[in-house]
Amino acid sequence: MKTKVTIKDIAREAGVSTALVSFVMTNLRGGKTAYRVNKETTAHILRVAKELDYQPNITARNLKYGKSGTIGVIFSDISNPFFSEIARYIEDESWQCGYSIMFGSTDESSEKLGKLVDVFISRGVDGLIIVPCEGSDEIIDSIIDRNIPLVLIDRETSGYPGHSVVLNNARTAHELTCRLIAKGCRKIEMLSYTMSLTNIREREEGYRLAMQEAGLADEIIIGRLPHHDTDAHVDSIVKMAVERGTDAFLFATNTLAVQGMSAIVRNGYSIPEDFEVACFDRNDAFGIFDVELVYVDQPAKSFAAESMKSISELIAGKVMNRTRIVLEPQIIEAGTFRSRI
Amino acid sequence: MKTKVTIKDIAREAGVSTALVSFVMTNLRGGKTAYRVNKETTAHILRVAKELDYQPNITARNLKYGKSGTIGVIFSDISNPFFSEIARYIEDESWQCGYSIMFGSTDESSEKLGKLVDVFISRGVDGLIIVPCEGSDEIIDSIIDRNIPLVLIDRETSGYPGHSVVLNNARTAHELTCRLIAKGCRKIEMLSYTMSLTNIREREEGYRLAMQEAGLADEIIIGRLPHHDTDAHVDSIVKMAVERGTDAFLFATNTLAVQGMSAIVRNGYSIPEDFEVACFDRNDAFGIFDVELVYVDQPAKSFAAESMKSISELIAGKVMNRTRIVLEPQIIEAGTFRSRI
DNA sequence: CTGTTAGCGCCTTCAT
DNA sequence: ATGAAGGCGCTAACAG
Repeated sequence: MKTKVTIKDIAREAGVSTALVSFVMTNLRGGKTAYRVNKETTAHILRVAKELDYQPNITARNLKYGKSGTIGVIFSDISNPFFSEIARYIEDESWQCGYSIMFGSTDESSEKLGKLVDVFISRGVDGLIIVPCEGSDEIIDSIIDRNIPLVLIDRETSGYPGHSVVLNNARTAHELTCRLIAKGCRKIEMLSYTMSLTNIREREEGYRLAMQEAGLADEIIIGRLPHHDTDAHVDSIVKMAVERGTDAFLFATNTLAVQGMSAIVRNGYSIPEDFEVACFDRNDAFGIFDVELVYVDQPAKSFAAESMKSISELIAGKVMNRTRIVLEPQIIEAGTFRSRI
Repeated sequence: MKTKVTIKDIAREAGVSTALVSFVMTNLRGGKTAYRVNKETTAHILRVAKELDYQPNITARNLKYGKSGTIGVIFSDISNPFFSEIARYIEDESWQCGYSIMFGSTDESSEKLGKLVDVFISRGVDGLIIVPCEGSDEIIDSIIDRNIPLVLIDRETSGYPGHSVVLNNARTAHELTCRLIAKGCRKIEMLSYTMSLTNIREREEGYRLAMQEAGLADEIIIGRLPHHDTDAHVDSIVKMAVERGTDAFLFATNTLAVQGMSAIVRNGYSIPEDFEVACFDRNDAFGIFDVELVYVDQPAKSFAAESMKSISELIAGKVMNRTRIVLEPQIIEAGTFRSRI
């Protein structure tokens, strides 16, 4: 049972003061050997530190600096592939900046978001990266009031005055719809959520616009599902779609696409014979099965990189005017696949 | 711009000493109003604290206590669905215990694992939940030496004497293989990794045993792939399998299954006509496409619950003999699907 | 060049 | 019932 070794131990062992040890260690971190200090003393201190397997106590350093070197990241659900991919990239980025990340999931509940924010703040996070959910406006505002660096991603609250990183949702949905139209579809139905989230609404707008431009304004149908218990609803929507003569679906999210496509197949219909499909984000499935559909990949890496860049600049106190970064979809691709399985 | 308020501010404002404030706040946290302190003084202090919107500085408290209320969780890759699902459940559990979680990914690199461990420890995590990777034995040992609560999940290092939560890999692979055999397959080939991970090895053993029991010892073939750049290798393995007359594949992980099945389809073969398939973990794809295969679901929730239970008991200092929890697969299911798409 | 001093914010004896 | 003092580990500023 070794008790933790501190600079004090090193100082005693090396016969110098703790301050000197600290100085050497600090400047060592910079990479270059500590100038301004005797080479020999430096070497000696370093050697002792190695021997004792010294690990600096970051908590103490944080107390001193008034920072925690930690960033709180709050998604709706980290097990959602879209977010877990971003999480991974954020983790990689954080490595560069020397931050550690605490993750949390709201499950689209503003109540949970509130608790998460409180916990993270009292833990002293230096900044927050948040995917806001429905009804989270006051919470977001309070974070701003408290002067805590904040970056919203994927979605925004209404009238949000701060920094954010979002997809060009309207353009993406527009493009997706156009692809479907180009394939000859006319009765294109969009499946979306009842939740009022900015990204969802923008996607709906993009769809609307594309339909209008194509003279298909009368065919616009947007089915909105609750976030929970979607399966049953999806089934009935598919059935109604058949009656309506719908020939294509545009799914507002990947989750919705998975649920929707499952429902289509479950009810005995097939893709693309009965319905053409367009959706957001690639899915492992698209690699395994050669399904013919249109999808766009959201630039997960950019979401991560841009939000980390913004948040670290904010934390560093670099004066920043409001930065609203709008990402463009990276790939718009039509599956050109065989239907083997 | 409000500067942070500390107990000192409250003390001054309330005309008492910081010690009293601290005492009140601390005992307040316990739920009951501070006994041993004048009711009025207590109320007064509390009121001032509210007015000033006092938030205790957890960093300072951590420094004092030498604990952080934080647990470090290190996976190989949090964007892997299996792990992100566990991450989600761990997050839910942590909520109950009052811990916050820091996640990290090793990418199967022991070097990264080492860095992650150092960072987390120096950040003062109270405990570590780790998915060890190849070559991580010394790192794991050093954690034990340093007397830091540790729980390994999914895999173990060789000779690991501590606490862990793992799947009954051998039985699962055995069962999976038997299903394939029951379907009439004889030349069943297993696809695995070159990495020497306990879970992988155990799965191989389960496969071996099942094959031997069925008198198919001569048909045992285990193809081992490197963890990176697998795609090209998979292609050639599929081609060789065709030449060998292989009639089924058992994939050692879900990632491998996705890659393998993609390769099968990519090379013009189909499932289950050309190859029967068995694998670990459900995939969204299985819901969308009606593919016929055999798979088992690993109990992600149990992985999370059991590891959190162990780690919190360890942190709480409850004397625990070594606990090695072996989870059984929850579902063993044969896809009974149509092949519509 | 090297060492000392003085806290960061909090909590816990030990007096009063 | 309350306050004063010391210290957790580290570092910046200030002597020596």
